[in-house]
Amino acid sequence: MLGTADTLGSGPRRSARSHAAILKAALQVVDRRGYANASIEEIAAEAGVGKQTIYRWWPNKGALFIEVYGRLVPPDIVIRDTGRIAGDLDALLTQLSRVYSNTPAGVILSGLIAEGQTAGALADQLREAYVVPRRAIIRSIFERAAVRGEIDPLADSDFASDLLSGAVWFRLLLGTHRLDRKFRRQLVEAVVRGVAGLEGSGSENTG
Amino acid sequence: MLGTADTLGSGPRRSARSHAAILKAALQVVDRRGYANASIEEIAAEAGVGKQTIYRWWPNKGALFIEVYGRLVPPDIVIRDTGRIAGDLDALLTQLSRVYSNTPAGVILSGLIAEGQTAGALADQLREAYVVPRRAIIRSIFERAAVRGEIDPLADSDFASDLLSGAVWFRLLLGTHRLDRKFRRQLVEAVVRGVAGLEGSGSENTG
Amino acid sequence: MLGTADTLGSGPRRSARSHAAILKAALQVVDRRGYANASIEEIAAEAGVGKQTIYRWWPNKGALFIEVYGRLVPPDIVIRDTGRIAGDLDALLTQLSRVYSNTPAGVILSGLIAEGQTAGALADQLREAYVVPRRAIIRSIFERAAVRGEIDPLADSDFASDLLSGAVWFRLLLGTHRLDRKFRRQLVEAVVRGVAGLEGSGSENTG
Amino acid sequence: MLGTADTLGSGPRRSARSHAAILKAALQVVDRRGYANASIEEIAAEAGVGKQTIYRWWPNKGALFIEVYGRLVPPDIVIRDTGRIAGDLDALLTQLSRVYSNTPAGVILSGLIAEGQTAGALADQLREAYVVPRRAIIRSIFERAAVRGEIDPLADSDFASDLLSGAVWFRLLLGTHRLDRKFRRQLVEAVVRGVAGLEGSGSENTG
DNA sequence: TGGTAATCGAGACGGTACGTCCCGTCTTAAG
DNA sequence: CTTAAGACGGGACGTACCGTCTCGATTACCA
Repeated sequence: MLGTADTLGSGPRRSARSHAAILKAALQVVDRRGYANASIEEIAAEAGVGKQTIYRWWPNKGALFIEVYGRLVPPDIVIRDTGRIAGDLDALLTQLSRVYSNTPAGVILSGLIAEGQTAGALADQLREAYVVPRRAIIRSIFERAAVRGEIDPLADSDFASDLLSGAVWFRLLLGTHRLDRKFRRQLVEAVVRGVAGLEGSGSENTG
Repeated sequence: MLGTADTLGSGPRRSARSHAAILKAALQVVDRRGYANASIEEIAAEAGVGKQTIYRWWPNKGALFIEVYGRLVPPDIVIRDTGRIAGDLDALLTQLSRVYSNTPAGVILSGLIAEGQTAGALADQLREAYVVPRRAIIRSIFERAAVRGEIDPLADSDFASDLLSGAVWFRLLLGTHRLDRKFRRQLVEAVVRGVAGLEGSGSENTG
Repeated sequence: MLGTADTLGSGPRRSARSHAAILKAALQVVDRRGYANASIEEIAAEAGVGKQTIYRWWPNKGALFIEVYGRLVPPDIVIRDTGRIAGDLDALLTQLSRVYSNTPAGVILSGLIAEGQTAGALADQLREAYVVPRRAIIRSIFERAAVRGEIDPLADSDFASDLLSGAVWFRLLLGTHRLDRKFRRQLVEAVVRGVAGLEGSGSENTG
Repeated sequence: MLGTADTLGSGPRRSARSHAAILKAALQVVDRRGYANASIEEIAAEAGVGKQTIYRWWPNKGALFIEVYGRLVPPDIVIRDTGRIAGDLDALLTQLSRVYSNTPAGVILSGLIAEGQTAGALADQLREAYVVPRRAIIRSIFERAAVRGEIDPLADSDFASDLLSGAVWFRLLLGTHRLDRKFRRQLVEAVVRGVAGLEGSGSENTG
């Protein structure tokens, strides 16, 4: 994986200082200029680093921002067990809202997706970095609910995950940049009733 | 609106030949290179047109591609009345699938969204060109269903529209570039049960 | 020839202002940094011009400096007739001394020669720009002297020219950067006696 | 002098293997790429040596190539006594021709001269390495001829040396890369008659 | 005979410049 | 007044080398 320290050879090793400075600078620049206008040149200057040091470790802008994105939205967030599927999903949405409202994660993600339409390799990395972990989280929420007997154990959690992710994107990238309480309630209900098959919405517990 | 024939003044008027050639060239170039790498320079050359002729009629790349997108996904598609909400939605999804599979509409849309994150004006035009007409279509489908007594007349069709749009994007931009029968059935059911409040899925009629 | 205005086509013409500014800047930069360290980047900046504008009109640094050199050492200097071959040659040397002492002509020429060792095309241009006109000047001096009956009409003026040029270079590039009176007298005598075949040196008239 | 074995310290001494490999690689690279494009990076790689090992022993490219040049054109060539000044000079020219035709000595020398125009220290080293020994050779030839009574003992051998060197350069760097028999005869005659003051040329013995 | 200190290969580092692409503006001559 | 053509000042690209630096391994003197 890119961004990991290498261990072999006798020469000098990767500079941790530079690595960190580049990630930080990338974040600042994308926040200031947007994804398409975030130039490697400016990131390097802001990090106090030669351009080559960026190109040495990341093949292109997309790869760099995949790593930046992964630091903003860590793929291993664990959602605490609220005892109800609706509560768990709402907790996830709240957490996502925090990240997307306070960081350029949305700007980065949409830039990566756009770039991924043409660059096939990037699209794969993106799926690995975004879709897979998100689906894993939803799967574990669904499994807890199934064990509890709250929902049908055969409910398609992957579809639920994509439905959730898509709706959140749509909201963040094209509409208001907030996931407010009403939206969260509607979305949780749509998933719970529309995918998990539950009849009562359970949204009274939410928020 | 941009892209419409003008009428006043002395001297020659806007060249319809050039206008058409530019839109066609833009489509070819974005298909060949992707959104970010589609340059005005190449579009002009491909259209056999001076660069200035493009800049005269569209303020920037985004505005040009808003128009291109509008030709690919006309905002006024009317969905025939199948007599069931599930059938209407499925018909819409089928139609969308056709467009996104056979044209660079998805490439353009994702590029526009990414650009819109930073360029506020573009985001507004994009909402106008994409969100508003899509919601109108779904609203009319929901209204027909309410008149029929099939669903609750108070169901939030705008939310349903965004849920649908988001799920379709997610599928097209990050996953398989096909909206297959299973996906369509799941999505229609999620909307019908999760938003419109219907109990029986109605998916037996679908596809 | 490079550096000459073109005449065909309907578009914009070469900017005379930029052309002049580039030549002037090139001269200043080569004077400040030497030939090898004179970068196109700095010349462009100093001229207030885009780099592309330089690359559009000259294929490389060598071609640019061939033109710069040609302006410093115009190939068509005419030496006034002093009535004696020794006087004519001395006048030429005096004139060369002035140019090489007051301008970076020597710096440029040595840079061009070094570059020409590898770039064959440049070597050809260099010969055309330097050797040919110099030989023409010496030939006319020799012809005047032969008409006068001062020297053998069969004397090899081309060899004389190369002998002169070589000696001047050697002096300017490796030794003192002055062509002093003694040197001029020695060199004129060497040419007059050693190539033109004259016995009396005639150097009494010189200086 | 640089490039000479060192003597003090406790650790390992300069690696003779590396030293030789660097000089050999420098020669190959300058032959392949020319002086300006001969990079320390490529020389190090070709020699199988770390860049630092080059920078440890030579302060810059010029210093390295001064040494390379000195190996190609050893400053202590002794010209056998042919019994005639013309013969001695012709023998020297023949020897020079061999070196400059079969090695990149000319490429290196012109590169060094160009670089020396700006780098003062290099110019001094260059004079030491090139002008001084060449003048010494010519001086000894002139002295033999004076002892023999062939020429005026007051003839300026340094000027003769520079005249010769300059003419040879001119021929090698700007013209044909050969010093042919006719050229050698003309040059020897110019020196013998034009500087040494001899009347009969003596060129019948030459070649 | 085991420290110890300079050398070696390798190559990462902060930089400068390269030559190219494209931006959005401007200029020209033709219609 | 529009058009095709394309030059212009400018910004960024991704690459090549610069000269310095750090790393672990090797070597050869000196205690």
